[in-house]
Amino acid sequence: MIDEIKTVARRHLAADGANLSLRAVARDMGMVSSALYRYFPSRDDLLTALIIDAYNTLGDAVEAADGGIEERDDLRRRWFAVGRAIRRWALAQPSEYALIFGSPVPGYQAPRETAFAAGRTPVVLLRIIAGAPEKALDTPGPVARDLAAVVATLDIDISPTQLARGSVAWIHLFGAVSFELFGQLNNVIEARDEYFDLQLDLMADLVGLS
Amino acid sequence: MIDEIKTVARRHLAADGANLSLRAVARDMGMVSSALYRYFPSRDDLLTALIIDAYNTLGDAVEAADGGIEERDDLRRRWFAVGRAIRRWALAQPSEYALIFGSPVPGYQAPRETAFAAGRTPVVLLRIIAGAPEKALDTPGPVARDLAAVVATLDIDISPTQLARGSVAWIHLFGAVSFELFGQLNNVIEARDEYFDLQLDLMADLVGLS
DNA sequence: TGTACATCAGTGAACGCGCGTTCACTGATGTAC
DNA sequence: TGTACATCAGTGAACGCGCGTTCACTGATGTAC
Repeated sequence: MIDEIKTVARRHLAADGANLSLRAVARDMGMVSSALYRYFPSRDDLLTALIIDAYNTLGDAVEAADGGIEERDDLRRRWFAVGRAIRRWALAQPSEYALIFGSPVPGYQAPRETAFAAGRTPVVLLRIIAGAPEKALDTPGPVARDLAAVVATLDIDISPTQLARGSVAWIHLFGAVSFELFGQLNNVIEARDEYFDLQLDLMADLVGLS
Repeated sequence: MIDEIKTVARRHLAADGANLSLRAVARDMGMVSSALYRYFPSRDDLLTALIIDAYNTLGDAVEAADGGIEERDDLRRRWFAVGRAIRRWALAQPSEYALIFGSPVPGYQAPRETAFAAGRTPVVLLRIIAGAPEKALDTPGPVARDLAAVVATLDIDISPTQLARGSVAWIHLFGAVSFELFGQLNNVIEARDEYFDLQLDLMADLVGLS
């Protein structure tokens, strides 16, 4: 039942953006709006559930894509598989992507519980990058300290330099997907797949994957 | 009067995100909501005006930042000035940034008139990049064709390769600002200025600015 | 096998609020003669 | 200098719609004796 509500809610997200309406969801299910309160204490809790689900299905897709590459040492290939999987997932459920990576929903504050699910995708990326050869980077002190703190919380054997390059690549990846998804490529680039691959290539160079 | 409405509307954008309410704006101005219809035929027209203004104030800031660099040949310095100006502008008016670069407002379709204002910022970036030394890049055919079409519409003497690298750097720049602004850096990187500069540096390398 | 009771999913009305937009209007200001 | 008229910014009531949330309730299903 909870699953059915979430499915319908996801359909509404797709149609109306983040303006998710409990009443509309209930209507679609042939129920009265108050009935949903048996399953979710409030609209924000439904939103939170959807956010966590989104992070998790993205995480699933990304882990599957990485796991699907037999040659574990071919880091560049794994990078491409993961990058493409992220984009494919985003294009397939744009509103869920916007929910987790788009402009924040007004008045909604994501609770702590989302953090773990949110971390799954970056972790896969960083595991790949951890295998890259060291490539010098002049990281300013304060940034180095922030990154060192991040390394400490991760169960990955990654150098500060790798993490610096990796986090930047991850941000570029996010940028590339968002730019396309939020319509900024419209009337400019039509060969979207190829353009994205071109960017993946440049990012792979940036992190030093061979 | 129109300006006052827009000013108040901007304040509301800042508070409530893109859920701009005509009634709330009117209330704030001590007017009745219907009075606004003397100035804007509909809520969407007000939104369009705000979007165009946002593009233009960003464009102003960016052009001023670039123009402020005396040594026109120091392309890397100009790149930094412009990149920082974009970020500074975004941090100063986050909701206006979200309006033009964030997830699309549900049900709102930006009219054609926004295109010119939207182009001002990328144009400044590309003028800088046009001066960079040629740096080879293997651009797939379809992408090369899309980029060639873009060059044709611009009044800039820029090579396809420079444009390819430049557009990618612009997307990364957008990604870096959005990532920070949309809260993805929270609890991860605190040294935001330095981290952003680090990214500008890597982008400048990418486009081959010396 | 049959009765009494508890559980609980879903109802329907209501509260109090929001919104965009239309429309006939008031009343002050400015213009023309 | 004074009167008649036009302009037009802003009003207020209304239409028809939306929303999240509460609350007492119905009525079917399952359980215990």
